[in-house]
Amino acid sequence: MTEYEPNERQQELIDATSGIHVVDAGAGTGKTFTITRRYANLLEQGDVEPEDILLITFTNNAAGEMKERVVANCDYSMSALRDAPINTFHGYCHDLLIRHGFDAPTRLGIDDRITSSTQPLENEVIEEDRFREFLDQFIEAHPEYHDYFRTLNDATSLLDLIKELAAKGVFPTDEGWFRDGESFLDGDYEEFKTLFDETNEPNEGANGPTQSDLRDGLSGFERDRCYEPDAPSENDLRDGYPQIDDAWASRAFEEDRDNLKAFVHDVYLEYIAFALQRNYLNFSFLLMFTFAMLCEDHSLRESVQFDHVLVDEFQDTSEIQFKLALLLAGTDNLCVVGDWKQSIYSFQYASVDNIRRFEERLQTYKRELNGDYARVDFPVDDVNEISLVENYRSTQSILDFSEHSLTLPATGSEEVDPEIQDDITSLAATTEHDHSNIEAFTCDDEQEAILTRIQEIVGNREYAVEDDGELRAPTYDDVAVLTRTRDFGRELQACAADYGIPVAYEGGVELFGTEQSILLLAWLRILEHEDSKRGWAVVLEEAGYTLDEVKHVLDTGAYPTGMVEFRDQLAEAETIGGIARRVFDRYGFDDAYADGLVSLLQGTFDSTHHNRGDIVRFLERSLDADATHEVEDNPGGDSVTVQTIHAAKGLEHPIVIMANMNQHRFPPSGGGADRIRYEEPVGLRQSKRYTDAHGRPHLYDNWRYRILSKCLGREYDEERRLLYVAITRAESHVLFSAGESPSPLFENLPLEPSTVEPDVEAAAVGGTEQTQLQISVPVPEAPSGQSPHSLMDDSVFSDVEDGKGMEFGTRVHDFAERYSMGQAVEPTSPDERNVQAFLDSLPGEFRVEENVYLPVSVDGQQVTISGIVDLLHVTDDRVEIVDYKTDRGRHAEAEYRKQLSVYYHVVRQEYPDRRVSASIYYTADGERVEVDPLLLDELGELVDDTHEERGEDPKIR
DNA sequence: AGGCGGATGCTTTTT
DNA sequence: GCATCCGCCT
Repeated sequence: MTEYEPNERQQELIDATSGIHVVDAGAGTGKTFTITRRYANLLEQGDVEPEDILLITFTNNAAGEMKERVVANCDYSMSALRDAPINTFHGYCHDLLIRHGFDAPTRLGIDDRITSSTQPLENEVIEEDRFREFLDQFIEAHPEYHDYFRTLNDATSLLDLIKELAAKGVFPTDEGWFRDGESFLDGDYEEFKTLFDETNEPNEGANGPTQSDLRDGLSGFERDRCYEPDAPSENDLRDGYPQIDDAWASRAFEEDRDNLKAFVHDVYLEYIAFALQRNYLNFSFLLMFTFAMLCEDHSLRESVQFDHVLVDEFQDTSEIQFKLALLLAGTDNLCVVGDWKQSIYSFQYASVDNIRRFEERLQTYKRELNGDYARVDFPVDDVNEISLVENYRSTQSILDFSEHSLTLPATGSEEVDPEIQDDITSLAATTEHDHSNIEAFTCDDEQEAILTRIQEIVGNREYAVEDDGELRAPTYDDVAVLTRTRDFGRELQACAADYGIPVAYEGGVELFGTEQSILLLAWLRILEHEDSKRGWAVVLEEAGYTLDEVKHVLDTGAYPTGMVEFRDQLAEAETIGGIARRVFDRYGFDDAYADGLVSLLQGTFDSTHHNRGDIVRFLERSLDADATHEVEDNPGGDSVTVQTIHAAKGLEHPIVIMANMNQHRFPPSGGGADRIRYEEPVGLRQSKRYTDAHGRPHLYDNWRYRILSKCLGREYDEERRLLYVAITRAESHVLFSAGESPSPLFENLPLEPSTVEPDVEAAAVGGTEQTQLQISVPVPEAPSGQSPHSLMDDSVFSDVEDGKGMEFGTRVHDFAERYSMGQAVEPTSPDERNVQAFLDSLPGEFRVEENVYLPVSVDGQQVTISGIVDLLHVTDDRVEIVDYKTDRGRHAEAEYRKQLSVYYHVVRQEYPDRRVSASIYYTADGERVEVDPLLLDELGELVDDTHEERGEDPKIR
């Protein structure tokens, strides 16, 4: 885009070097381009230097990108801009606190200081851990608040409340609340009354008015509830018709909340003190202290103020960030850029009204901030609005269609305020072609349908995409599947892998649920002794031991020597990074997940003193919390992108498939069951209260809250905006997909959905450089798993184990593994010398200890058999599977055949163009015996049998 | 239109 | 644990 000249509107913004501007920068309108040009232009205004301009971005990445693009547009070099204030709010506030804010806590009456060693705590799981620790001692110290703790579901809901209040600019002080914070907690009755009246407005019926939504919603008022004695009966409450009596508005709103406020205040204040004592700040507190400092220290504020303030992605800012921007602006050179239609971060306390009601808020905040001192010392009544309307991404059909999404009812009964239309600035396409297909389709098996459609689209000129003005047939790379929730995308990824369709999942993944993480956790537990059996069980099972064998080893404590040696080596590693690396090396994990874990653990634990127990807890809790982490796991090559809508924001794709538009999935249902919560405009409330009202202690429902919440309703606006974001990612084509029960968002699309017959063709896997052999990754929890060993009849081994035994076998396997990986190991037994000679005789490449997964269908149920191939010998035209056996005799061969057959079928899928064979290598006499594999069906039957015998399957994990 | 009971499923993610 | 939505009944 940099090579183009700005369009008229863009130029207007670039030239607007003074005054207040609010820029409506719709999707794909060249926002970053314009901002960087404007920044460069400011620098050319003679006396303006980089340090005079504050440029705020949403992410660190964006800040970096801005710097690069500014450099490309002006005479400054990257090094000259290194210290320029181009930063996120959090990054800038952190700098400011380090420079000037060590005593900022005193502004809240807290007698502690920020120090140069105070760290921002970035990891959510760790913060929750600390918060729990804090809360435990708080409860101990405050028996007067015990009843409040009884109402809480969990500790984190209080932490969330604190963060939410901080994002609104509500802070506690030693004497009460900072500035006018308490008024937020009390709420605003006038505003509430307006909502009440709206909800209580009678509806239009065919013959005259019918009851209001409020009256309707309050039917069943007493069903499944137990209120305190002062609650009205349903008959009292719904006495009026078609509306309920007006008097209920104030009766419900007015409530003595002094104790509740005191409770929240004390938790809040003491947690801040706790964090300072423990030398950390969370993201919210960074902004809070900066705000308090800038508010109270007038000379400091004036000394740091900027001549120009420019805020990007303004639709994602919180209220306190808006106010910070005002405090940091020394003049009325204030420019905010954003698109309210793309505001999708309310769960991060973004407030869409910052941009939608910019002027109104500007006035209000100025008034608030100037209550006792002229902090905002410039006029705010002249606001210039600029709309960027030329879109450089999508066709006109897509742009036009996208507007529908903002008014689609998201539930069966919802009515959308049609006035939203007035706030939409329509965009104008600049593409040469408009050949867009906009379609909807359903299918009971949605995953398969999507894959079918993808195969129909790739290479199909009807879905041509634009490339430098030319139309060409699409490739996998051109297609992106977007989803509302992460899980669907992850399932689709697994399903695509079944068919060999190349898919790259982009965005946060459940890093702690991976095999890598689970094995690391197991070894750490082994090192910790306390939980070592849990660790050994995982490690042994991974090594192919059956459950019975594992149990035996655990009972006798006779752990395989190779493993014990490895444990002792591990114990010598000094850092968690070192431990992790050794574990991953042992298992041959050399992938993005392993790298991600190492860097995450090093970043989290190496800077502070933690013992391994802490790390074990961290891994456990992260697994528990389904914590996700960004992992660069691009398989490379031509592949379909799968990501959440949030992850896709700011990106573009030639073809977008908006998937999983199903009931309860998009929009999702549920959420927000916290008993103590803050909601505008009613303030701080509790939905349940623990008292002994009826003479018996109980968690009583709060009848007032019940009425209030009916007036607040659920907002689906953000869900519509999410759909809008998804559609506007598309350059050429958009498809919508739903399964068995489509959501209203899907049904209300102005499209006629077609029904897709799933017909996915298995595609040959392109690359051979996969790290794991697998036909399918087992979906955790759902399908049951078995190891090939459990297919075998154990009785034939009873005499084999005699004499040499399992430990010997493990040692020989260990030797074979190391030797074939090129490690310097010496054979210590005749068996090992045989193995050495055997390996030396093979000319091809080795793949060692590969995990394999084979899904087998049994009675319509998917069962996954997993195991480890000792050795794959790969040459140009052949692949040989070798399994080492230390048996002295040959009588178990029939049983081994089953095991090797499993490996055979997996390997054949992986190498469709080579001849695959399977053989057993008997280490005792150095003889190799080729095995004739069983058919897949025959294996399925075997699984069937073991099912019935054992009753239950061992789970993999 | 309104009342009632049962089924249903429970985010998103950056700082 | 909970709110919400759907469908059936009156």
